[in-house]
Amino acid sequence: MTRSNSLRASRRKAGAYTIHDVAALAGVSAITVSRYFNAPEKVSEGLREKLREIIDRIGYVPSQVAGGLASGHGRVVCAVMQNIASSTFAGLVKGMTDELRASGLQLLLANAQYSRELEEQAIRTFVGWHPTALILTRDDHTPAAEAMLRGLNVPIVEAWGVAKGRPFHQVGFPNVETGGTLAEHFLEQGATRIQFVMPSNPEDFRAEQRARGFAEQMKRAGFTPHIQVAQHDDEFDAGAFCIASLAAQAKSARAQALIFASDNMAAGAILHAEECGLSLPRDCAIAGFGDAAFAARLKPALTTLRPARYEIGQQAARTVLALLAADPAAKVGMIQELLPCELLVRESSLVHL
Amino acid sequence: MTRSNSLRASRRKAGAYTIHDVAALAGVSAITVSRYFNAPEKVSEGLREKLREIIDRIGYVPSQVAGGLASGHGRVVCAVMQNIASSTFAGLVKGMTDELRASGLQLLLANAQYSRELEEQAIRTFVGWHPTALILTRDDHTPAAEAMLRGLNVPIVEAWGVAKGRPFHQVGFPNVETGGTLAEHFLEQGATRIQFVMPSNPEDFRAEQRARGFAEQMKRAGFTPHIQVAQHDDEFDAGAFCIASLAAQAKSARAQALIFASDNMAAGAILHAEECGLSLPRDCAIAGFGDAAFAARLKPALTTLRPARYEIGQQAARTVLALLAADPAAKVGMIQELLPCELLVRESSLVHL
DNA sequence: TTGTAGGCGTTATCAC
DNA sequence: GTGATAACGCCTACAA
Repeated sequence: MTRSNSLRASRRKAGAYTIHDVAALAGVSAITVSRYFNAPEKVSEGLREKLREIIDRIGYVPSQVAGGLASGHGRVVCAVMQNIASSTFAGLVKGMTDELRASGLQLLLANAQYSRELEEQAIRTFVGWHPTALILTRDDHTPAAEAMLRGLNVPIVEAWGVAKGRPFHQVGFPNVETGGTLAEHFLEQGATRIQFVMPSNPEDFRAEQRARGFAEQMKRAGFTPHIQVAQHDDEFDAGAFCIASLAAQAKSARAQALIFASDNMAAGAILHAEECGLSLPRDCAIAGFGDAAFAARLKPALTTLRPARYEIGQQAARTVLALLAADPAAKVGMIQELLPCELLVRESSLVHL
Repeated sequence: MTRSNSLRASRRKAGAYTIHDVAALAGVSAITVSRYFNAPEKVSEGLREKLREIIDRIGYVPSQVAGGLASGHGRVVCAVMQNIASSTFAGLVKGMTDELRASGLQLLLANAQYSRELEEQAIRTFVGWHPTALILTRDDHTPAAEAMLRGLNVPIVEAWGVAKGRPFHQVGFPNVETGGTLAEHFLEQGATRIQFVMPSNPEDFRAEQRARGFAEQMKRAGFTPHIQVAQHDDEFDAGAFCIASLAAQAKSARAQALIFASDNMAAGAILHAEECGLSLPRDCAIAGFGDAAFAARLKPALTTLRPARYEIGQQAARTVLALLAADPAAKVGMIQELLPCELLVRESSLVHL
């Protein structure tokens, strides 16, 4: 593409002021303008005033790119989400941005759609941005990703799930165990035929982890875990179909409790139960995951687990800030912040034997 | 290494390889390595192989920061959201990231929480990143922000709402009008006592815009618009309270239709109606906004408007890419892409006079 | 408090 | 096809 026919063409972007323009207008050197932004107290009162006026007038904004290159440390925190469109990650992102706002750090986001390979790709891209810190949302990276991460000399925080023995800081809760929590909740009530319902879309590895936790707990209690995979892509449909199948079974064969991998599926079941001639929780106890906004309002109100989404995002950002502020000499070990994933017991999970 | 001839400590970040390291290992000059990444066809086959091996081995990743500075064009698209935690913006973000992924552009996100001032601040920060393009999600910026935008010589797209006479490209739908659409839907059915219910939190200016559209339509039809502001911060509670108040009124005084500013509020009303002794839509017709996942599953199923969230994000990104690819000489006018905000008529809005 | 020199890692330009 | 050189806009180190 024919770009420039100018002879001594400057590579400068047209129209963008630089620190030198400001300096020239103020009759000072560039470094003074730099100080005005980075260490105002080192600039005399009068000059500060003058610079402020000029900067406001021409609308100069310092280049983060040049600054980052020169100083060797950018002002970006990079975060890889697994599914940006879900409320889970929305909560995380909000927690992070809220916490980072005051620090002047920018959040650079990528979406990995629960794929390890996409995550690796995102990490690779991020490395090129010289991130100030990295926030990830899984703990099982590809070997290549893990290698890049070890090579990076910046704070790395894994947010959401926590697991033992990881070489990075972590903020969240033990995701696998939450599956056991729900199993336990029903076992305590004397239920024995308990079923875990997975979404048809196998991409969400977190649901699988919970299913694993469920299975372990069931085995520990001496029962065979029954895990079912939904037939419908739409989560509400999946739940509705599930409860309809249950209604079609002989009462003695029915599951006494259904643990859905998400509140959406559970809601599908609850909202459809009446049409199937079922009364919940009498005919079947129900639990979900995620504490969706509607969970408490369903009839019956849905028992579910509430992961501290926003708080995890916030704490991940705080951990990053703390690590950045910390004396690099003071080698801290790996931080592991546990945030609650609370079991909210509501009407839907009352077992009727 | 050629660079250590300086007496001073290198400002280089420890451990990070540079293009020169790769070049030295391969016995070529830095520019060749640069070409390997940016124009591989200009590098001989053998060299390419050799470079690939070295790069893989040491895990070199080019610095986006340095590259952006040198080339004058970064690889970031900056987007300012109004409420990252809402499904609306989650959909937008997903649409944008999906569309941008292949292009090698990174999405830099900020959250303005429906505040003009925070938006201005975000734009100011973004300007420092030399964005390749900017995506905004409102069309009423502060004067300072507007000035910065005009000064920026990059594609700017306003996504979500569209309005006439704006100096930027737009993708979305006329938000104000959607309020009228719902009014019309009820007026057509012969309802006259129609009420619009706003959330208690006044930060969402979009709800206000829809309320305005509602009011205009009502006046046009010769009726006094009745707009009510919810008393509860929680949207479900607000809706529930609303329907309870309605139940307490004499039948002749009751609104015949309630237009809630969000599906959450509408759901609160629907889920609570039975407890109030009401049967919907017989006792009151209901409509919401947003087409939440649960909307179609409520009993009665909720009539609502479905903004094309994902598609708007996607189209905003596509518009950006198209503008970037376009010959800058070919001065295109302002693009305005209209995407549907469809009225989904379901059971809840059947008016019983 | 202010200024000078040089470098951060890459790419544009032009030469070979 | 490959290389030398000089930017890009700012900041660190050191000097005055």
